[in-house]
Amino acid sequence: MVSTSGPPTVETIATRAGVSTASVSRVLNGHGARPETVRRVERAAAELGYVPNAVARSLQGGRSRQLTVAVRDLRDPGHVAMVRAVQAVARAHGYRLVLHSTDTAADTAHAVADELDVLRGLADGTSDGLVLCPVHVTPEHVEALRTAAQPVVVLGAFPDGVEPPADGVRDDPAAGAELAVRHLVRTGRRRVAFLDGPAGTAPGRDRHRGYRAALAARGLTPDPALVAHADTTVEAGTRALHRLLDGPAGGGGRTGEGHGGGVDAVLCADDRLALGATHALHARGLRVPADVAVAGMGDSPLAEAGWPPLTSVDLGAAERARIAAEMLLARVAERDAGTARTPARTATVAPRLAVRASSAPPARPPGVAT
Amino acid sequence: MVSTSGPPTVETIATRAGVSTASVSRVLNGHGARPETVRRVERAAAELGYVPNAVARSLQGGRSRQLTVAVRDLRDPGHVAMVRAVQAVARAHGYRLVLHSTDTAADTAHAVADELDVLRGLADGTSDGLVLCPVHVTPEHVEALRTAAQPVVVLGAFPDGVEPPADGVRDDPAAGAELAVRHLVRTGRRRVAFLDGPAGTAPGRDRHRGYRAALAARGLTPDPALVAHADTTVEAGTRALHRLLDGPAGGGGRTGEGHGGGVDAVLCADDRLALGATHALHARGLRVPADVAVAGMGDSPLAEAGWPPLTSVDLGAAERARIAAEMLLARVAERDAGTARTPARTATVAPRLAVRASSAPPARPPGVAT
DNA sequence: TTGAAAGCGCTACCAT
DNA sequence: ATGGTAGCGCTTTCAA
Repeated sequence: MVSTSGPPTVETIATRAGVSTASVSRVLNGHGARPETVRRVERAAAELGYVPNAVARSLQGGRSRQLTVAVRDLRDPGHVAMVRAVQAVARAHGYRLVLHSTDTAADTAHAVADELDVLRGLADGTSDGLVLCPVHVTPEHVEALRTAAQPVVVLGAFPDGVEPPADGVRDDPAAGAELAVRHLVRTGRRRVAFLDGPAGTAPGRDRHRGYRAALAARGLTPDPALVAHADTTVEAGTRALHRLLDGPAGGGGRTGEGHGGGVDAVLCADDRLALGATHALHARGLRVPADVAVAGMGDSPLAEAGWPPLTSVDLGAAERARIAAEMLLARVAERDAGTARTPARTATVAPRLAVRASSAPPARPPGVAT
Repeated sequence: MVSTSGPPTVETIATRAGVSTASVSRVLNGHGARPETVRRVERAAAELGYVPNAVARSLQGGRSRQLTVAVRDLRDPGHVAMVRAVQAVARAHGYRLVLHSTDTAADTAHAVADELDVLRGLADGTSDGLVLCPVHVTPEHVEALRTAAQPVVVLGAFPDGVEPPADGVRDDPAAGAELAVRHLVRTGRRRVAFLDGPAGTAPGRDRHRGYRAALAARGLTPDPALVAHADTTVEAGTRALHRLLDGPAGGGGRTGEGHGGGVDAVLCADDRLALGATHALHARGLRVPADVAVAGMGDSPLAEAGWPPLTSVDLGAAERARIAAEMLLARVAERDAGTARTPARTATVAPRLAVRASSAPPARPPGVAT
C-alpha cells in the first residue's frame, strides 16, 4: 500500500517520481543516476517536503550519527565549557549530541553507578561514541571501558599502573598549581595559602604536589596550617578561608600590612572557591590584591566576573574536550573503515595562567623576581 | 542464519533459550509469559549481556525516546539552567536529551535559520519533541511551529495578535523589572538607572515598561539619561555604566553622598551586566551598596559570586524549562494515546526577587517605605 | 542506469 | 501462552 497518508517516505517519492525506491535512495545520497531521474526525484522530494527518517537510516547503516557526552554537573562551569566544545565538534561533523549529566545523582556512588550505566548503554545503538568526564576512574570503570560497545574517550586520568583501557585527555593540575604559585611568589608573595577542594581526590593530590614543588623551588617551606579543604562552592570557600585566617596561619589576619606571619596570597583549586575567598577577605577588610593576592583554577567566566577580576589557571577544559571529541570521531572513522584496532592514545593539555587584577603585585615594592 | 557473531539480538536469545523471538520480546517487555519461559529468556539475556537495540525499537514503535532542547548559547547561565531542568525531567521519564546549541552561529540571522532547521529536523524521527528557546519568535518561526512534525514547547513569548502556534512558557520581564525597582525605591533609592541589554528586543521593551511603571507608582519621573544599553557581557556592562555616569545623569558620580543629581541605584537586565556595573562602581571609588545599589536579573550563580553578592530578579528560567519539559511530555503522551489535538497552552512564570547585599539600604536612614 | 528484494532488530498481530 | 510473520523506512546487493 502506498501513501495512504503520514509523512512521506522513499516509497511516496518513488511513486510520485515514477521510479523505484532504490533510485530514490541513490539520488538522495548522491550516488549518481541519469540527470532526468535526479530531476524527478528531487522535484518530488521537494514538493513533499521530504525529510529522511534518520532512525531507519541508523538501523540500516549501524551508525546513529549521535555522540554522547557525559559530565557530572552542569553547575560546574568547566563542564559547561566541555559540553560546548564537544557540541561544536559534533555539529561540525554532522553529529547530534546527546547530553547525559548525572548531577541528579546525589552522591558519588550513585554518580559512578550512573556512569557505568552509560557505558553499558553504549550497546543500545543510539550513540556512535562517548566522551566521558568521570568523577573518578574506578576499577569498575576500567573494566567497563575495556568492554565498551563503542569508542570512548575519557576526560581525566587513569589509575597508575593499569594499561589505559580507552583514549584519554587529561589536564595537569600539578603543573597548574605550580604555575600559579610560581607567579604569586615571583610577584613578592611569601605566605601562600592553598584552598583545595574536598580532601582525598586524585587531582587534589596533584595540585598539592604542584603547590609544594613551586614553594620548594623558591626555598619556601610549606606550612600545613596554610592548607585547607572545602567543597567547591562560593559559600564553602568563604567559610574555609575565614577558618584558615582565624587559625595560627592567619597572623592576626587583620591588616596584612607587611607583618611576617600573615597570609599574603591564596591559591584556590577552583574559581568558585577563589570567589568565596575574596568574599572572606573583603569581609575582613583585607584588600585584594594589596594585602592578599588570590588566584583560582579553571579560568571560567566567573573569573572575569569576580571583584577584582580573578587571576586563574586555565586547565584547558574546552581544549581537552575539543581534542577528546576529535579523537572520538577518529575512532568512529576507524571503525567504519574496518581498520585494525590501534592502541589507546593519551594526550595531556598543559595549563596556562590568566593573570588578572586579583594577583597584581602588592603596593609595596615587589619582592625580587628570583 | 543465526548468531554468527556480533552483539546479541532477540534472535540470539531466542535460539539460546529455545523459544521464539516473539516470546523473547514479550518477556523483555513484561508482557507476561509462563514463569518457565520468563526464567529461560532472562537467563539467556543475562548470560549474553544483552542490551536491546534502541534504534530498532524506535523504528518499530515510531517513538525515539529522545527529547531535543535547543538554546542559543551555553555561555548564558540562564540557558544552562534551562538545559539542566529539561535534562532532569527527560531523565526522570526515561528520555535521552539531545542538546542543540546554536552558539556557533555568529549572528542572529544565522541563529534563526538554525532554529528553523531544527524545527524541520523534527521530521527525521530522532526526537519525540522539542523545547525551543528562540532568540526571537519571527513570523517564519510561527509558520514552522504550526507545521512541526513533533510537539514543540517554546520558552518565550509569541508575537502579539497571532494565534499561538505551539505551547509556550514565558517569563515576565516587566513584572521582574518592576519588582526590582520597587525594592530599590522602597529601600530609599531615588535615582535608579537602568542598564538594559541590546536595544530593540521584545523583552527589553517589557523590562523598560516595568521599570517606568515602578518609578511612576512612586511618583518618580523617569529620566532618559538614566537608561543605557549594552551587550550582555561583564565588560560591556562596565563600559556602559562608566559612560552613563560620565553623562549628565552621573551628577559628578564621584562621592554619591546624598547630593540630588547622582545615580543611587542601577538595575541591570542581566547578572553579567550587573557584575560589570559593580566593577565600574568599584573602579570609581563608589561603594556598593552604600553609595549605589545594584540589582541584576536572572539570579544565576554569578549573582552569589559577585562582590558584594548581587540582588537579582529570578525570572524563573529553571522553573520555566521544567514546566516546558513536562508540557512536552504531556503532548507526547497525548499523541501516543491518539487523543484529539487540544489547543496550545500557555503558561507564565512569575518573577521572584532574591535580595542580597548589593542592594542593602544605604547607611543613611532609609527613605520612608511607602 | 535501474528495479526487485533482502534485511538492519525489534514489536505486534494473528493464529494456534 | 506461544510461534510465525509482517513491517517500521531505509540502503544495498544482485540482476537485468
